[in-house]
Amino acid sequence: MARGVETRARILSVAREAVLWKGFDATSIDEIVAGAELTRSGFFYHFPDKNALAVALIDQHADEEREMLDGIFARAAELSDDPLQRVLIAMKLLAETVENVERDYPGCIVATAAFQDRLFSSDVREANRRAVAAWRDRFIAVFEELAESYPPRTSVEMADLADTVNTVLEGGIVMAKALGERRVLATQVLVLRNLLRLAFEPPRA
Amino acid sequence: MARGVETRARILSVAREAVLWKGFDATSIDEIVAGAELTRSGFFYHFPDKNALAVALIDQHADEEREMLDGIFARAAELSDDPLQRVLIAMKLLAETVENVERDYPGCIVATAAFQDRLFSSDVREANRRAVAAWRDRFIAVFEELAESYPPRTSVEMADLADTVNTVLEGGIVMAKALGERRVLATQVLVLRNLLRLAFEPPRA
DNA sequence: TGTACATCAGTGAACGCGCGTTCACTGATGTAC
DNA sequence: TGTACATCAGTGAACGCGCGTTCACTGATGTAC
Repeated sequence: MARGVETRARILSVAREAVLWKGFDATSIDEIVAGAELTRSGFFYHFPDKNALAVALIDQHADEEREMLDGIFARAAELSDDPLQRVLIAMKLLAETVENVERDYPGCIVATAAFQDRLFSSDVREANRRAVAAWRDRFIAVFEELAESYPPRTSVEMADLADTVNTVLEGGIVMAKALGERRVLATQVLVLRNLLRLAFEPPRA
Repeated sequence: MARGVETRARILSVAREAVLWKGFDATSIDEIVAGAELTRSGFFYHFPDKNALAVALIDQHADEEREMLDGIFARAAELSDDPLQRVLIAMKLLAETVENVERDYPGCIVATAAFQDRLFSSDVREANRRAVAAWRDRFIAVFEELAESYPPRTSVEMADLADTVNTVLEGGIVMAKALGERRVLATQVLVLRNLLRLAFEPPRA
């Protein structure tokens, strides 16, 4: 295990916290290195420039989200065999997760990056695109499996519905920030859950 | 009519364009005044500081959106007497509007501001909150009226559903930016339209 | 109608600060023989 | 096992640039008498 690994992790951790609160631009290398207890030039030993930090943050964020979803879907599979119930349980768990994690996650790294698009190198934009596309693919698989046993009650592409999950999450973060009401994010996930139920649940015969 | 009014409008117009593309931080006063053809100090004659520009941009944006919604709802009322049809027509018009306007509106001023929250004065945050709250109130009225004749088929607060409209718009902008696929925004508005139909349309008897 | 003054709508130069980045250097750790 | 060298993981000082903001000034327009 290389010696610098722990330092690099400390830099990423401090940087993420700051970026989520203030945005990438407004987070200076000075304050990152102050928090991580090293010098400016120590930072540049680990990252060639500030763009490389952005790419690392986005990749790390994507990994963590993937693990979070793994956990949620695994738990949902434990709790029910029915595809619709699994999705509904997963959405409920997702709402609880964003509610709890929100204190540490005041904004999504991906969204933050999206709004400073023009400033970033194509590396950063590509990392961001990959992170969102991974979510999309994940939920496409889930909804397509669901649609096999529960044909949707409205004409909608599963790919678009997959994007809706991400849209509500990102939009929910924006709304929560703009309104200064933290609970909006979890509430919106639950609204989406209700709407998804309507979209797949067969009519009571 | 005061002489400086036209200059101020020019500043706002140039600033908006730049802020939507690059974010508020990354838009310098230098480039604004270059585009608006005056000097830096000319800018400070019209705005006491950069925060005041943000407030003006948000307020102007909110006014324009209000007018856009006025137009959409007026047109929907012309086209149908039925409350549900009106909402569905309005959502379709909204999707068309964001699709057409997107070339000039690469991002929402409100969302952009939300992600740089910590940098702004409380004036800016308050302007942002007001703009979002105005949308919420607007759609609460629409959905409550709708619910009177079409009781919702799932338990959901009309206030939360009103937020969902805004959530999908803001989230759709984030997604469109992150994926680099412009059409995502309009598509998501149409997905929401389909889900709203399911939420209010009575079952075919 | 002409003159004196006030306000409007700016100009141009300067300031200081913070930022990302570079560069020469260094002590600690690992590796070869 | 000891020594020579290489690499790792940084340090500390400096640089230059761009940014928001200020300030003394100015010509054009409007107003009072």
